Amino acid sequence: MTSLFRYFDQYNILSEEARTAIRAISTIQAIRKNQDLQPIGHTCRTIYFINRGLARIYYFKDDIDITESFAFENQIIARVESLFSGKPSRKGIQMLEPSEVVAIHATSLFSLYDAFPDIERLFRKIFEAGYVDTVNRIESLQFHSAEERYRDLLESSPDILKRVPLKLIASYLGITPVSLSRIRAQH
Amino acid sequence: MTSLFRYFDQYNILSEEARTAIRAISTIQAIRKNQDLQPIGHTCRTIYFINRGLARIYYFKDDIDITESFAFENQIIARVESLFSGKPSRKGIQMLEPSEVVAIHATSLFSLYDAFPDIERLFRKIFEAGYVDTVNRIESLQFHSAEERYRDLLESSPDILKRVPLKLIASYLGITPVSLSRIRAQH
DNA sequence: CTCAATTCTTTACAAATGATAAGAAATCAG
DNA sequence: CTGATTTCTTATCATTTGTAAAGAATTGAG
Repeated sequence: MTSLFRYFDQYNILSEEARTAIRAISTIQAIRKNQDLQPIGHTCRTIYFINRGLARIYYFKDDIDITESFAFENQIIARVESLFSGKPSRKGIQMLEPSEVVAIHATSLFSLYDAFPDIERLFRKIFEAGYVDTVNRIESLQFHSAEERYRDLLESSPDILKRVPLKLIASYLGITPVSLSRIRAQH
Repeated sequence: MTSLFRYFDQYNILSEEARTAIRAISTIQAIRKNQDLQPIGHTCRTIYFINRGLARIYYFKDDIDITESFAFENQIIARVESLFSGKPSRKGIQMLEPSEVVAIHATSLFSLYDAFPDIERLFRKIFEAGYVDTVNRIESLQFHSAEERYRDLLESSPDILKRVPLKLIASYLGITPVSLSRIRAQH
């Protein structure tokens, strides 16, 4: 879990006791390509850190598979709208490559907050950063053209084309695969 | 500041000392209709609670005024992407009605977090709830039709039509005023 | 490797949305 | 109240995006 704690250090450095407490509620899981890490319909009670591989959050709208977000190695992924509301999630998490993740049991994590204010602060800052990313994405979806959104995505994740099928990228951008093909075709 | 603390109680009940500390860094401001509470370009260092009135966060994209979000009485409003990143915001906050707000000085607030874990927890929960709303808005912008987004808005804010000009609602929905007129016209 | 399944592109057409302009309606300043 | 300004609607036309279908390219299972 070295890279997990290196990731944490960016936000808030934990005491050794706090690290031990987090280790005690975390497990390492290997997941095959295309396998669901979390199925649609369950309440989110796990926060994942991606050691190796690539995940997406997805859901269905009118029977069409829509990718809400991607997460790469050294990133956190969780279905926030379920985690913080306690409601079942209509979304699932699927791994797009053979992956290894650290699964942090969220209910246990939250109950560590009283004894370890440093842990509460750490996750506060992690989710504040996630909140900022999400607000910026709103701006992108609200008034940028599909082509702008595509170019912005390539800039922020240059290797995404090599790792993610275009049809998943299309729904992430809020357009159809055909529309994405058109955008790519016009040089 | 009664309604502010009633709002806080929904998330985390504060000790009297904590309340006093928050009162010490907060001021009540009256703002005229259409006046900017915060201009574009400044780094966000204030969190506002709306006692009375109505605000929007806005920015310009290609010289077009775009409303990112609205906030009504008994809600918090802040330019999160600046508040949590420390970067200047390209967005401003404008009041759409004669309003009264409680201005909480954010830098001072954050420095209360060490002495008052209850305050840190309170704002953690408030912003977690804001994060959830924002994630849900992504879903709406990503694959709901403009008409669906309009109907959803009317459902969640039934009085918005009486309080907000349609051109601001249009950009909030990610469409032009002409397009919104069309949607409204078709019954 | 080989064949089947999936993904991607292209084409043609339909639907939704944008841009522009003009007039109607509502709002605001004096 | 009155005239000027702003907002809203309507109409027309252009552009973008969606839908459906077909074929090419790629991927994957055996």
